[in-house]
Order: sequence, then C-alpha cells, then structure tokens
Amino acid sequence: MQIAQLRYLVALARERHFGRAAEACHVSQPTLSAGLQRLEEELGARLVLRGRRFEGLTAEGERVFAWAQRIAADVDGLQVDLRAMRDGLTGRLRIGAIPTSLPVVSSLSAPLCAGRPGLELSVLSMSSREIEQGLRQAELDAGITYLDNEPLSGVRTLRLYRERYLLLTTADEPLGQSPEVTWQEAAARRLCLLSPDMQNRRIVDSIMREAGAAPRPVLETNSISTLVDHVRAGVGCAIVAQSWLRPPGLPAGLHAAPLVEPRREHAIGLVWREREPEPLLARTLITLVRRLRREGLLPE
Amino acid sequence: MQIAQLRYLVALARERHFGRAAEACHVSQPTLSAGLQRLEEELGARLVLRGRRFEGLTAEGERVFAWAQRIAADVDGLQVDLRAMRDGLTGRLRIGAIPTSLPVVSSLSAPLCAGRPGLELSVLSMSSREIEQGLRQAELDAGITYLDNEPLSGVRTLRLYRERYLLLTTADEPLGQSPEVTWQEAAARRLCLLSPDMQNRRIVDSIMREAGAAPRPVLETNSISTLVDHVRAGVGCAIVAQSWLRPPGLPAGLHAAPLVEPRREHAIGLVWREREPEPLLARTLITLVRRLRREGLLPE
DNA sequence: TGGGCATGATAGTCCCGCTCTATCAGCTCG
DNA sequence: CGAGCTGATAGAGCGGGACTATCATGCCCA
Repeated sequence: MQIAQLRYLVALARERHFGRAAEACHVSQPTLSAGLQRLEEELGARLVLRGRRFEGLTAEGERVFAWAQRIAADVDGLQVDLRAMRDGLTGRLRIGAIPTSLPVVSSLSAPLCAGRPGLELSVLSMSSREIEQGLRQAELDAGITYLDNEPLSGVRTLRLYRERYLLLTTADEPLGQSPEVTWQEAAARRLCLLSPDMQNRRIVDSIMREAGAAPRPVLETNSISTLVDHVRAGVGCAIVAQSWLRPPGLPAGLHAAPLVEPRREHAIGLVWREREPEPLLARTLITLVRRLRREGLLPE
Repeated sequence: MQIAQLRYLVALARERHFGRAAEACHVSQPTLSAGLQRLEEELGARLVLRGRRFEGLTAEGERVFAWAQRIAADVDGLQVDLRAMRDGLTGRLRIGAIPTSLPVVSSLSAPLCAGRPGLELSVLSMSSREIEQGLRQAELDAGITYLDNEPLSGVRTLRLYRERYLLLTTADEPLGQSPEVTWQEAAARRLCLLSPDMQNRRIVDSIMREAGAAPRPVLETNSISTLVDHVRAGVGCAIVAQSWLRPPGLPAGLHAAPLVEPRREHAIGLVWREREPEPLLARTLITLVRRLRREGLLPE
C-alpha cells in the first residue's frame, strides 16, 4: 500500500470529483484513477461507486477513508514536526475561530509569533460546526469556539474567556442611553443579527425564546463588521458579543448596553484534538495559552 | 515516503538490530538498510545513530519513530477492519491482562468467541506497566488492569469488578479456621507474595504500611499458581485476590480468609486506547462487555 | 436527434526506486 | 591473528507509478 494512494482516496472523498481530486493531489487524472484502482486491488474491496461519474464511496470505502484521513494527517504531522526540529519552529499553524472570538485572537497570536520568525499562522473565521469538522478532519490544528453550548467530542479544551451580550444601538435611538436593556426590550427593536448557521445566533434565539420573545431580524449576515456597519447606517440595532467592541473601542455615535433578564454568559476557549504524539506546533500554542492564562495576560 | 520504510524504522527501534529488524519485516538486511537511508534522505534528517553497530536513534529519529508507530498501527487497523467487513469479524484481538484478572477473562472471551468463528484471541499475562506500554505502542487492542491505583493516561476504561484480598493458608495453620484475618496478623506469618514488579504486590505493600506492618516474604514469584502451590506445600501463607479462587473453587486442605483492618478494594476493568476511527474488533469487545455488565452477567 | 461538453477509463511508454544476492569493511573477542 | 558479527555497498532485475493522448459514455440544449 502507498501513502499517496490513501491521499488520493481522501482527496476524492472531499472533492467528490476525480479531476478536482487529482488537481488537489498535483497529479494527472489518470494517475489518480489508476492509483485508486490499485488500492482497491490491494485491499481486495471496491471503495468507490463508479457510474459514469463519481457516485460516492462504498461502506468499505467510507471506512478506509476514515483511516486514510487519519494516516495522511499523521504523515503530515511527522513532516511538520521534523522541519520544526531542524529549522526551529516553522510551518503553518491553522486556527479556526468563530467570528465573535476574532478580536481576542491577536492577543494569542502576537506573543506566539514573537521570536518565532519561521512560524506562520492561518486564522480562519469559521462557524463552530465547521471548526468541529475541521478538527476531526485534521484540517485545523486548533479552534476557538464555544465550550459549553453544543458539546464537542474527542477534543481537549482550555477556557479563554466568557462571552457576554450587548445591544448595540445608535446614540439617538430610544434605548440609546440606557445603562441596561432587557432581551424583551431588544426583541421589540428592528434587529440586525447573525445568520442562523452561526452558533452565536442560535444562542441569541434560545435566550430570546427563554425570555418569551421572538425576534424578527431586519437583516441577517455572517459578518460581524457588516452588522456594526448597518447599525451605524441606522438600519437597526444589533446584538453583539462584548469581546467584539474591545480592541478599537466603541465606534463614535454608537451605544452599547449589556443585555439582562437573563444576564447570560457562554464560555469560549481553545479547542484542539488529542493526538499522540502531540505535534510540536500545537503543543507550542497550548503551552503558550496556558502560560498567558496563568499570568493573567488574557482579557476578561 | 513509503509505509514500508516507516515500518522499517519501527522495527529497528524495537529490535535495536538491523538484521533482526529486517527479519521482523520479512525483507533482507540490505533492503532495510537502503530503505532507512532513503527515508533519511527524503526527510532530510539523520534518524539512526550509526557506528559499527546500531547505537540508537537521534532525537529526530525518536520523533519520527513515535509518528511512524502510530501510522503503522493505523494502517494495520485499516486492513483488519476491511477484512472484518468482507469476511465477517475476523482477525486477532490482543488482550493484555494482569495475572490476578486471568480467571475472569474467560467470562469475557467465551461469549466473545461464541458465534464468531473467524475471531482469534491472544490473552497475554502482563504486568500493569507492560499493559500500559503495550496499549501506547498499539501492540495490544485492550487490557485488563487496575483502574484506580496508579492512574493511566490517554485511555478509556470500563470497570469489571472490585478486587478484594484474602489470606490463603493451609487448614491446619494457626489462622486456618479464622473467618477474618487482619493485615497485622497476616504480616506476622511466613508469607509468599508476588514479586515487586507486579502492581498487586505494590498494593499489598502499601496496605501493609498503612496497617503499620512490614512483611518479610519468605518467597516471591510472578506466578500466582506458584504462589498457591507453595501454600499447599506448607512453605507459608499467601495473599491472593478473591477472583483467583473462583473458577475451580478453593483447593482441598486450604483455607481462605478475607483480610480486614483495613478492608480494601481496588477496581479492575477493561482498558483500551481511544482511537479514531475506532477499530471494529475493539468496538465489538467493548460493546460486548458493556452488555454483559448491563445484564449482570459479570462476576462480583 | 445530433453537436458540444463533462467525466472518468484505457492505452502506450518511460523510468524511478525497491528488492534481491553477493560481497566488502570494521569492530570484538577468544 | 583469525573467526564471527554487524552493517554498508555493488550490481541486476522488475514492478508499478507517472505522464500524454485518446476513447466511451452520459447529459444538456438546440
């Protein structure tokens, strides 16, 4: 058996298309086809359902895919680790972060990059579900996501901070001077909210239900800055996480009031998949965050 | 990179000898040598310290070994799983069990083998430390060992029963009729105990210390049946786990009394390493044990 | 109904690299 | 100093993985 062939299967299962899978593997399409045939032959089982086009994997194929994914990720881990030992800490650390956590990422990534010139980061804004899947498929090294709302499986976690919720309004709105706003009051406003594929929105919805309210958002988006933009433009109010307002401060002309009744919090933290051996890159991030937390250098 | 080359490294690290490693891989010695050289070349790092003989691995080599071990185990898992899907449950399930747990293994293995003609078992008597290492190195699929005394890491567990301790004597000894014996009293007798590399012995020693006693065993062995033999031969008393006396009953002419002050118990259970995807073989064992426990078919 | 396009399999060829046997070189030990 | 052990090197054979070019089929739309 050949590692390349396992990668072919992984690519095919992800792309669901022979040509694109071949491209992803940097080989020609016949090479990928032949490699998969050889793999099927060696394993003595059909893995791919072939009609005139890709039609999915067989049950055996799914099983082999699950293993192959893991094996390929470990081979990558081996190579990254080795390069890190040779050239000092090097390679790309891929972090998936939910949008509301993006403002705190820099307080982790800045000390991480300091003094590690070879280290490269990818910070990807993703939904909590995409993060979970990305970790499982070893496309991410770590995630920053909710810890307590929709439980995760097979991962280790480290709490970073607790998310609190604010109503963001223009200062000249009726609620524009209130020190606190209830969820009930907020629900009655014209609201700009995140789209329902984001866990933040699902949290907001569930708190609303609990408060006996049903918001009818005038605008939905998956970008928080778009949310803020629309508040500033006077489209309506928005419900945002406190963390989002920290770094530059509150934009001029806007007002943010804590949401109460209920005053709810959700833990957000670093999440990574337990692997053995533990990749040096991930290890570095985790020990750094532990140290930051111990020394009280993390916000909130 | 090539899976075979990773296996060469794993074999070499285990055998610490090129010739034997080659034999273990079913290839010639030059093949293994050349394969390792190519691996070093591809990875761009020396892995093996070469003098005139094998002199260990470099730091990089140790790291690659750790990954390679994992990768090789997963490739095996893939193949075993696939065969299981084709031919029904087949392959060899390797279980390591501490000696005192051996009598209960058959109550697991018998229902496991029933109706699964393709399934083969290896039950290996090992120390708890060997079991821990065997699981880590993927040389075992599961273990039966202490759960609470010397904590395990990176594994999942399922309790089977609680171990209690008895003093085994000949019936004509001074204590040969007592319904109960204190650890203090036992310590004063001529004792036959397991050797100190076994956790059972370390448990006995710690309870003894706690009871303010210090046993001077007249005989040490790593075989429980040898222990019983020597009691029968009149060499002394022995401290054994209750489970050991269950299957054939107490041998004629012997007496077993529960040890009290303190009356101590230690949990013994099934232990397996968390892997993803979960191998079908291990999964079968675990669900079987869960069912047996739920239905109360496990002893004690 | 027929042309164009998308998709994946086949054919033919090249050559890399894995494997073997045979042999060499250096160290250790009697 | 010679025997034995250990690992590296040399040279030959061949399997299989990679490429380009082409084919077969299905689908869409005119």
